[in-house]
Amino acid sequence: MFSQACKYGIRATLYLSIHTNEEKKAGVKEIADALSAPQPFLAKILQLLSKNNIISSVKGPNGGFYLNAANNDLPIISIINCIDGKDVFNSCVMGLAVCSSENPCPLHIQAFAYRSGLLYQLKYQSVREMAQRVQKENLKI
Amino acid sequence: MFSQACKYGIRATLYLSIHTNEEKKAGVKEIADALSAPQPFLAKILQLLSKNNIISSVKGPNGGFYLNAANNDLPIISIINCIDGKDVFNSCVMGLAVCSSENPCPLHIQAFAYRSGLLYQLKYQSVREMAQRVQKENLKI
DNA sequence: TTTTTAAAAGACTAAATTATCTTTTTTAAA
DNA sequence: TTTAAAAAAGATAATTTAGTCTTTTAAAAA
Repeated sequence: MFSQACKYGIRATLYLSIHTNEEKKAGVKEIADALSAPQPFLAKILQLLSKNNIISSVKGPNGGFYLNAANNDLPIISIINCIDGKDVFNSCVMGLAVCSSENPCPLHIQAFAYRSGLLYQLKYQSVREMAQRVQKENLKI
Repeated sequence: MFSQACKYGIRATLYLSIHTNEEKKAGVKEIADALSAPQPFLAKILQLLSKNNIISSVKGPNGGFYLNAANNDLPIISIINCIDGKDVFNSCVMGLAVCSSENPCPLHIQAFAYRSGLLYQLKYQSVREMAQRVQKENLKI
């Protein structure tokens, strides 16, 4: 469903929400180690997220990546939109060019239910909220 | 979610269920044209399905691909298992190596709930049943 | 001001997926 | 028995995704 880059992107953003703020930043190495992700690949992803203001960064000594309040307020879906684009939740599971409620593929209704449930979580849950849930419920990222 | 190969595989199998039987077979070209799929790529996929007894085929003049009764009775999921493997519905949406009810990722519950709805359709609906639904409800494949 | 640190940017490589092309085998019809 | 039709098999090519490496830029500390 999500690309590898997108998965790393979501996990890295949650990591930043939990472990950083304007005063305390994290470098690529720290994040890559924490997520068991390839460091240079993760760097690319973080740069993309930073360029699109999903996460924040500063260069130089004591620099690194972090989330500010605005970043923390963004819905999780914004990470996905940034990395995988907006079609992830719209494209037909069976690969039909046209597939809608009016012209459904044989799996349309079920797939739609599955995806809209997940989409709801991603649209209406902020990075901060999910990060808090991770801490409170001791979830893995 | 599914690979391109898998999508073509499902659609081709439904096409065969609707248009063929032991007496009336379809060649790759006919199927590829009907699905707007690349012919040589589709041929590969059909060969794989045939080798795994998901669909049937005969060589030579008047040969082609078709579904017999046993093929028609298989659940849709068998096509997916054959082409994409069994992990499609088990792997973590966030890419975690370990992700289960005991050790869930932040999206586990939602992903699990909605995936199992889709999985149910694929496990307990035979090729024949889905093909009949396609015809009755005038669905596109 | 110089040095060091860390992200940004860009070029490059590897692997997987998608797709194509060519040859071989099977089978039925001529 | 030969020919033709069609799948099977195998090699090759293109594209996308994943991942790496090198150089540049920015910023803080020495």
